[in-house]
Amino acid sequence: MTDRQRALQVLQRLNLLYAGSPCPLEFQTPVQLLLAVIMAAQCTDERVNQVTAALYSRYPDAAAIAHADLAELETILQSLSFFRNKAKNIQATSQVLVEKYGGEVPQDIAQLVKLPGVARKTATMVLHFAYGIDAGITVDTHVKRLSERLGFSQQKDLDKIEKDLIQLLPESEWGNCFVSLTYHGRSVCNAKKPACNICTVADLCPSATEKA
DNA sequence: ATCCCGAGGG
DNA sequence: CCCTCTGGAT
Repeated sequence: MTDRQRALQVLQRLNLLYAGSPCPLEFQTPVQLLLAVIMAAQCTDERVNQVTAALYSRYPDAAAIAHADLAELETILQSLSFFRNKAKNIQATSQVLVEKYGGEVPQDIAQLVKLPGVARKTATMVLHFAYGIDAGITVDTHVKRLSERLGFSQQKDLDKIEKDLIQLLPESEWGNCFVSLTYHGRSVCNAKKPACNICTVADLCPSATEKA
């Protein structure tokens, strides 16, 4: 079996397992999702959900956050990593949404990545979970870890990993790759103690410690 | 390459 | 104590 065939089989199994899974970040509107993803950098989704519950009950939309007191936003975000950056970014992004997009989230990745605190990972997630738009591969912490373990890429640099994945997989699987690897990374293939004994692709994984 | 920067787990 | 958590901007 070639590397390409093995990678495709891994993706097919994971897609079956994770297709249609809901977004782990809680939100009511695309604006709420966008701001939640900004806040999710280097931070667990459970923690973000705790903060957004308080934040959105007080400031439900872009206009409210745009006009909020920054020090108060910092207090609400205090339990998040990089909370000062994130408070500044969700307010600055909210202001742009109000001024340029009528308080809504644009459905275009080129527009999204211009927003403060938003780059490709955030934009890809928002397009997928808010609008059902496939925005292709982005290498986040989960995609990086699983790509190495699964033998998809030996590179360290995120852009090089992405190039390897693009080479390895057909374009039709790029978006699925991002979603499936992140879900599998969260639920089974953890950083510290990967649950290889219950992993559906253990027999295809060169790093598996136990065969299923 | 470095900074931001808190909480939970091992 | 060290590592990890769906990064982004300088």
